Parts: sequence; C-alpha cells; structure tokens
Amino acid sequence: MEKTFDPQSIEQTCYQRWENSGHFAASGKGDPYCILLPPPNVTGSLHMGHAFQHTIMDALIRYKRMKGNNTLWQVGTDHAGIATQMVVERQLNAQGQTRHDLGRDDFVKKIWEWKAHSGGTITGQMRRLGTSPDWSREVFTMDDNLSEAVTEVFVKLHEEGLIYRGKRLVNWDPVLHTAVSDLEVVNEEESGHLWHMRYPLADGSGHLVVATTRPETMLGDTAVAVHPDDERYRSLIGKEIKLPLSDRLIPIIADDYVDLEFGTGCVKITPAHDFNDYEMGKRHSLPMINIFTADAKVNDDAPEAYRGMDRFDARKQIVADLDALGLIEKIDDHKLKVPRGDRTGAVIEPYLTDQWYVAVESLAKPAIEAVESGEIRFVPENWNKTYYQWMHNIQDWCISRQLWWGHRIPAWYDNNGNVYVGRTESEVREKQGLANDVVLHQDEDVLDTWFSSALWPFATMGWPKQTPELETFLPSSVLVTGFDIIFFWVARMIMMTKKFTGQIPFKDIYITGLIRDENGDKMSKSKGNVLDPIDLIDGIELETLVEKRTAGMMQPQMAEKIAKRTRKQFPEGINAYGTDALRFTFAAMASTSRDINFDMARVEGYRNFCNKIWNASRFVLMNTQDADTGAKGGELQLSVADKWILATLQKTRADIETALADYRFDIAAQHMYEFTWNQFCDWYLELTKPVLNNEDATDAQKRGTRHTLVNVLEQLMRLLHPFMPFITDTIWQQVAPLCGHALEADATIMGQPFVEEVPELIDEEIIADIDWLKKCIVGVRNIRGEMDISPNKPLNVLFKNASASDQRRTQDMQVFLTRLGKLESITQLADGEEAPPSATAIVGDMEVLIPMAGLIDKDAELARIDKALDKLSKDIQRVEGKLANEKFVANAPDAVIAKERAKSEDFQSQQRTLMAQRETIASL
RNA sequence: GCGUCUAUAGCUCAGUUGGUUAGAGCGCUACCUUGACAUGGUAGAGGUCCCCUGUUCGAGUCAGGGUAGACGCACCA
Repeated sequence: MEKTFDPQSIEQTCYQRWENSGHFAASGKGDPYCILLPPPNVTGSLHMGHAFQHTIMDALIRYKRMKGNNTLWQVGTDHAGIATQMVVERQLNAQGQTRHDLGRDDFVKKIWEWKAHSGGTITGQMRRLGTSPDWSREVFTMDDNLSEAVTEVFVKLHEEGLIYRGKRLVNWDPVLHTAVSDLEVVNEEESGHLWHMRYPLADGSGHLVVATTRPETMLGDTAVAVHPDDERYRSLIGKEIKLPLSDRLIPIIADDYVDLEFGTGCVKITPAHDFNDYEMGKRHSLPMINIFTADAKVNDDAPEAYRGMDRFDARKQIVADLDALGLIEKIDDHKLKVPRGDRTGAVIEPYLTDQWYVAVESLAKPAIEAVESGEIRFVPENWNKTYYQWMHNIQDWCISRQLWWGHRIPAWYDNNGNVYVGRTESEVREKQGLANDVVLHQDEDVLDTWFSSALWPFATMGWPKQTPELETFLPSSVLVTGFDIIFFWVARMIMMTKKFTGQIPFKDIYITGLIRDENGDKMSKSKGNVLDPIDLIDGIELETLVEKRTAGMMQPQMAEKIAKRTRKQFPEGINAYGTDALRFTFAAMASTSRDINFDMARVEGYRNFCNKIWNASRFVLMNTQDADTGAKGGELQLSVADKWILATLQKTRADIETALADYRFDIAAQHMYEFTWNQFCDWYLELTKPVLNNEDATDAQKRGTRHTLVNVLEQLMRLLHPFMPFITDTIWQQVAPLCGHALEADATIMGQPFVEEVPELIDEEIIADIDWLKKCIVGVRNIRGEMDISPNKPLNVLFKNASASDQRRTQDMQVFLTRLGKLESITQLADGEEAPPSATAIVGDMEVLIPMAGLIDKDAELARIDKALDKLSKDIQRVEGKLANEKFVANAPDAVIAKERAKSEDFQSQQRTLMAQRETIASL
C-alpha cells in the first residue's frame, strides 16, 4: 500500500468491479426497499445539489442492500421540455438560425441528436460519485413505455372530466411563446411607476383619474371600476368614459373588489391582460380585448398608431401621447411585484389563449389525507405545513405548453373545431365513428414536463401494465429531494399515484437542505460561485477553474470580478479530494437545516480522514499480512484492549443504525469519524503495539490481537461502506482474506452483510477498565504537556490511594500503562506511606503522582493546581447551591438528585486531594 | 397580509422528550519528525447559547414579545 491515500488510483477499478458484480440490481430476496431517483435533466450535468442528494440516496441504498433488503434504486432522466429546448435553440441562434427555420420535425430531431450527444454526461458523473442504481432499468421520460403511460393518464383523466380545454388568461412567456404554470412564474419586487391618467367622461362633464402601473394596457380597457360605496363616484356609476387614444366608450362599473384607499379609488379594467380584471370582466360580462401578439407586441386590434410596437415602447409612446393631450395627472415612483418567467426572466404577460387544464381539486383531497393520516411522512416533519398550505389553495394546473419538445397532447381536431381525445388517431376515428375522409390534425402543443414526472413512481415500474415491479416496489420507501420541488413534483406524484394506483408513491419524503456557497449565497453561474462536484473529486488547476467560471458570461466586467474572486479563494486551484471525502462531507453536513453552506475546509478534513483510514489499514496489514491471524484456527487470547474495541465497535454500530433510521446522516457520520479516529486509531492501534512487540507475549496473545485487528478493520470497512464506498472496498479486498474469507474473483464489500449485532460483546466492565486506563495516561500526558516535560522522558510514577480495583487494573494493564504513558516504573504507595512532592493527576479516588524532583518547577505546579482548584470551587458552589435548594430536593427526580450528590462528593474529594497537594508543595 | 425557518467558540455546524462541567471539525497557541499516518501526534486557549419577559426546583432546549436574517404563498390597480 502507498504511504498516502490516493483516491484516483482506486476509484476506477472499484466501480468496474461493482458494475460487473450484478449487485446494483434488486436481489429478489428480502423486504423490498426502493428509492426513485428524481430524474435529472437528460442533457444536464451534475451540480452540488445532485451530488448531495445522490450521496444520501446511495448511502441508504448500499446500507439497505447490505442489510439484506430487496433493494432497487430506480434511475432515469427527464426530457425537461423547456430547459432542453432552450439549450438547443440557443445553439441554433448561435448559428444564426431559429427553430422556425428548421421546422418542428427537424428541430425535434436536433434535440434527439443533442440528447444522444450529451445524454450520458450526468449518468457518467453519477458513476464517478459511486452511485449504485440499477442501470439496467434506466429510463427516459420520453421512452415509449413512459409515453404510453402519459397518454393513458391523459385520456383517462379526460374521460372523467378532470382534464379540460378552455380559453382563459394564462401566464404567457413572450420569449418562449408558451404558457407556463403559476409555479414557473417568480414575482420579484421591482421599482416602477404609478401613472395617474385622466379619463374623460363621455358627456364632457369632467374626468376620472385612474392609476396604473401598466399604461400600455389602456388600449385594452373595457371599463373603469369604482367601489359601490364610494361617495365620490357613486353618481358616476353607469355613465361612460371616452377612452383616450382608442376613442372607445367604456362603462363605469361598481365592484367591491376596488380598494377605496388605494390610488384614486378608480381602476381601469383590462380583462384580457390582468388576472383580477379578468375575473371582474367575467362578473360584469365585459368584452375582452386582447391587444398583444404572442411576442407581446401591440396587435392589429389596437389603434393603428401603436401596432407592432413592443409593449414597453408602446408604454413610453402612450404616456407621451397622453401627456401631450394633458391627460397625465402625475407620475409616482412605485414598488411593484413583476412576474417573470423562471427560465427566461422575461416579464410574463397575462394572455388569453386556449389551454389544457387538470382539475386538481378532487385529486388533491386524497393527497392531503395521505399526509394527514401519517401514511406519508415528511422528514423533517414541518415541511408538511408547506405542503398543506399549497394543497389547500391549489389551482387548476395548466398542462399545455406551446413547445416542440415533449409529449404531444393526444387530442385531434377536425375542421369544424371539434376536439377528440384518444390514445391514437385511429382510436379516435373508431370511437367517434369518423370516416377516413374527415381530416384530423393533432394538437400542436406538448405537455408540461412535470406531467410525465408526476407519473414517475408507477410509470417506471411498467404501468399501465400490471408488472411484478409495480407489485413489489410501489410504494417506494423514501423520496430524497429538495424543498424547491415539493409543489412541482412531490405533490403531483402523490396526486397522480393515488389516482391511478390507489397507492401512495412513497412512505417517507426526506427533504434535503439547499447547498449554498461558503457565504450562504446560492450557487449560480452568474455569481460565478459554482462548484463542480467532479472538480472536488479530481481537482482542478486555477486557470482552468477561472476559465470554466467565466466562460460565456454576458457581462465582461462580471467575468473580471469572478476571476478575481476565484483567484483569491483558490490561489492553488482545488485539490483532488476524491469521491469518498466528498461523499462523507455531504453526509456530515446533512443535518435538518434548510440551508447548507458548503465549506471546503470540511472536504479537506474528511480527505484527511480518508488518509487516516488508509494508514490505519496499512498498520493493520503490515502487522498481520505475513503473520498468524488465527484465520485457520489456533488458540486466541484477547487482551483487555481487544475486548474493549470489539465492545466499542458494537456500540458504534448501534448508534449508526439508529441515526440512519432517523435520516440523521450527520450523526451517523459523526459516530463513524469518532470511532475510527478517536477510538480505533488513537487508542486501540496504540494498545496493540505493546502486545505485538512484546517478546514476552504468548502466541495465543499475539494471535488474539492480530485476529482482533483484522476483524475489527474488516467490520469497520463494512460499517463505513455506505458513505465511503471506494476506500472501504479497496481495503476490504486486502483485509477480508486475513479474516479467513475466501474471496471469489468478483467479490466486493457491497455484497457483504452489514455489521451484525452481537450484544454479548458489549462488556461494560471492560469498557470501564479502558476508561480508567485512558484517564491515567491522559493524566500523565497532561502533566507532561503543561510542565514541559519531554514526551520522550521516561517517568517514574506513584499510585496513591489505589483501591482493590485500581490495583487489579494496574496489574492487568501494566504494559499498556508503561508503554503509552512512557513510564519507567509504577509504584503503589502503601496506606499512610509518605509521597515525595509531586505533580498530581486524579483518577477517581486514586492519585497519579509524578515526583517533581529535577523535573517540575514548584511555582508552575502551584499555578496548575490553583487553576484546577478555582474551577472546582466554582463547580462545588453551583452544585451545592442546587442541593441546598429545598424545592430542588423536593421536586427533582431522585436520579437527578443522586447525580448531583455524586458530583458534589467527587468535586469535594478532588478538592481535598488538590488542597493537600498544594500544601505539600507550597511548604517546599 | 398569511405561513415556515434560522440565530450556540474566530469560521462551518451538532445539541433528541427541559436535568453531567454546552460539544465536533476547521482555524489558533505551545511542544513533538516516536517504525501506520506531518493529509500526523500530545497538550492547551477560546462561549453573555441574539435580546427581554415569563413558566419551572431547574431553560441553549418550553411560552409570549422583540431584534436581525433567509424562504414560501397570496397581493392594491
């Protein structure tokens, strides 16, 4: 083995071995355990959020697989309609073309080509991360069988009247030329203006003033509304306005939606371009005048002067024209929420179009109940409040998109405007009795990407066919995802899965935090703070990183800023930390908080942890590889330390399993780290040296310790494997044979059982023995450290006031004490025997004394004692204060009181000892 | 407006139903190249648990109020 852990030299061969072993597929034995991978965009690449979630999922999958479950990780990718179409469209634009130049068929062909070209990126990256899904079942949302499920669901919902087509106001993205759902619109507060415009009364008797943030929409005004109780305007209700610039007559109507307090109390009503106005328009049967094209340019229904103008140019022109007519009363600065498309950033235009909708109310009810009843459980639990809040106010879902990439809507139109929904055109013809000479054309639109994603839990299992997988793996065990897609995806999966299978899609929903940068900022290309997980695994040169972060920036000055910041943060580039270190970092950071600030120092720390594991293994192998480990029999005599590490490993195993059952990966990681470093390496390995290097030790003793060394290491590798698959398998390959396992050629740790529970190994007395040993050694080291005694200087120590058990322990562990404490001798003082002036460490009632002669400065030891006494007196004061409180003694549970009493006694005994010591030393 | 979350060591974070002397990693200080490991070892320093009030024998933990910040939903033209 190399002296330093080198992740790159081991990762590739491991993954090959795993894939070849066939363990990724469900075993067919044991209780089913299934995780559905939230399908990433097929043409996307792995970002930190993926790497985080995939680590969690893989850890669960590997753990459950080792626990003997019939384990399936269903993998696949999403066609991601808008995102993918935009990527390919941008490529076309770069060549001076648009998708319209190609036409639909050729454009879609181009997207498939792009998918073929880049579709393997993310799955390749998942392999680098060590994930172990069943690749043989990998699906794509536009595969034939998934598309079939999509059609089936659409048709069935339509038959039940739960999918309908309607002309309504939708969120229109004028850049993409498509409707988007409410969820795809982000409302950000921006600075704008409130224009106060004079609207003349038709009878020439005066004017009203209306306030608006969007003056250009006046071209589509069909009324002015006031509050029915508004004294100022009551007499005007029913009269007419002569709409400036258009010269149309529009009524003044009364509606209590109007807020008397806001603006002038008069509202211009544009039913075709505002959601509230639309509702009011319907209430009052107002005409709806659409004044924009799909590009959000003024259309031919508007006055000629503005036709063809962009909506924002039209705004300027209209304000100028009104001003020229003296119709602008005033312009105020105003903060308003501007709706923008989450993909394009374009201002969304409420736009009157024909779209398909899902009526969600009846679907939402059982989906709410599934969570209320506890059948589905959010982890952490409070996310169910977010879920309820949205589900109780859920609106019908606009599912049609005017895109070319996606599942085509299974609806056909004849030339008379009739619409027929069916699985295929021929089914439609047959069902409707339409002759072959009736011309039908299919709906041009595609479905919202999330429509197919909503079917993921059952469509991936073969639905609408009744398959064994559907039987076995629905409901799946846990969904691991981010809170950002609870509405987009999680809620819709629950609705659709309940509707079409009667089952819940998953039992637990583990909601992960969002990975942010070290300052708590969201990682984004435009901020230039994105970390690529693969760069943390393989490392990256500074210049390459700078180039990567600044490539394709829209603004050159931003690129400069980002380059500067990157150079400052990573002057040496990024080291290659390896997959295991990265995965362990993610696990350790997976606490219950909703934001996770990614700290590079953690990765480095866990890379060091990998190195520690590596070197501990080197030590074990060096001492066992060419020696008798008892694998073939022979008497085994275990030392106290051997028994102790076996007990401690058992306790750790239990702690880790408890943490994993609670999805507390941070706690599990903590236990793994603590045991490996602070117990196994710091103490146990040191405690084996006195046995292995002791010429007086018997063969049975040496064999016993070697046997324990290899077996604990072998178990430790299995314990850590779910989090750190590569390093553990690599080491396991070497250590398992020393434990007597005959390895097949393709053997891998991932096919091994998890560490078994053996309660009888947990021997509390042994644990107490080693605890005592540690206290003695730490006591000596402490005095060495504080008194500046060289760690190499052998010491003669005295044990004073040693009880029978202290004496027994001294006897049993003498070799450990002397080796680890670097002691020349240990002398037990008899009762009443005078001790020379010494520095003192307290272990229970016993004192460990290091004679000062020639070693220890009087004043230094006095200072050390004073410091300890100071702390003790504060402790005693606090505890005694509590015990003196009658109410405490009367009310607190007996166990608590007993504990406080014991504490008090312990403190006081320590205090007496130290005071006596102080006196002796002071009198020198 | 409604709702959710966060505030603990210089930094990043743990701290289960109230009950040890509030912990870890990183960073910091001193010493140590000792035959697994300097990506290491030993020892150490470092905390007004955001503030106020309350409940309680007892509050980092519970309740109320406040301050600062993050997020979701719905919004007045």
